Amino acid sequence: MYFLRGSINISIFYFKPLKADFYIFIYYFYSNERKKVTLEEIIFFKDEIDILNYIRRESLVISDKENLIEKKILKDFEALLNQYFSGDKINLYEMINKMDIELNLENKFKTEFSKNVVESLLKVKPGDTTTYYQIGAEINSRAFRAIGNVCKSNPLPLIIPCHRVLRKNGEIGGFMGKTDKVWETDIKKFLLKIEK
DNA sequence: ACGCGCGTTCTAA
DNA sequence: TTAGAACGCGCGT
Repeated sequence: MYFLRGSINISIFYFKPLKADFYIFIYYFYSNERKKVTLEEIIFFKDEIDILNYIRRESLVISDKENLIEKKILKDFEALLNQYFSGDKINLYEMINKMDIELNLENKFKTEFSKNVVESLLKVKPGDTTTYYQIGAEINSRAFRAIGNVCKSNPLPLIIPCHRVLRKNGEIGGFMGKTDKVWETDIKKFLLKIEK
């Protein structure tokens, strides 16, 4: 699915993973020169109606461009996520690094603090969990809530595994913090379950 | 249940 | 642009 956002040449792609009951919506750039997809943002949606409403609200317009390489990369990405959601222990960050997909994290996390948080997050492997406190210890900071805020502003959930961060006392903690708290937390639980 | 701490974002000059 | 207030996926008590 190819849309454009305003005059900016950003595209979107969405699909429903086979083994999940939510939709994955992705903003991305495709570079014709480098033949690579850069992931900009991953958003979860409850259903397709919500996506269509979102598309209307954000004034995204359908584009007629169609590039086979781009399509292939996106299909591979979809297949990877399907494999992940089916319960295979996959380190999405490492796998994506082997594909023609870029994350451009330098542009997404600009402050020293958020860079440290992300670096620490990427060390947490599928099946493992950490805590906001532990991350703080690792980056030498006691700004636990601020660490949560970095996770909240994480544009690439799943890949940067904020869902593996729990509260120190074992409670699940929040996830994404955008729309529906219960629904979002359920996704966090679901992700932890399939990784176990 | 409350106060606190702290990076980031919002708001009002 | 700049200070300061408000905000949060938390922690300790």
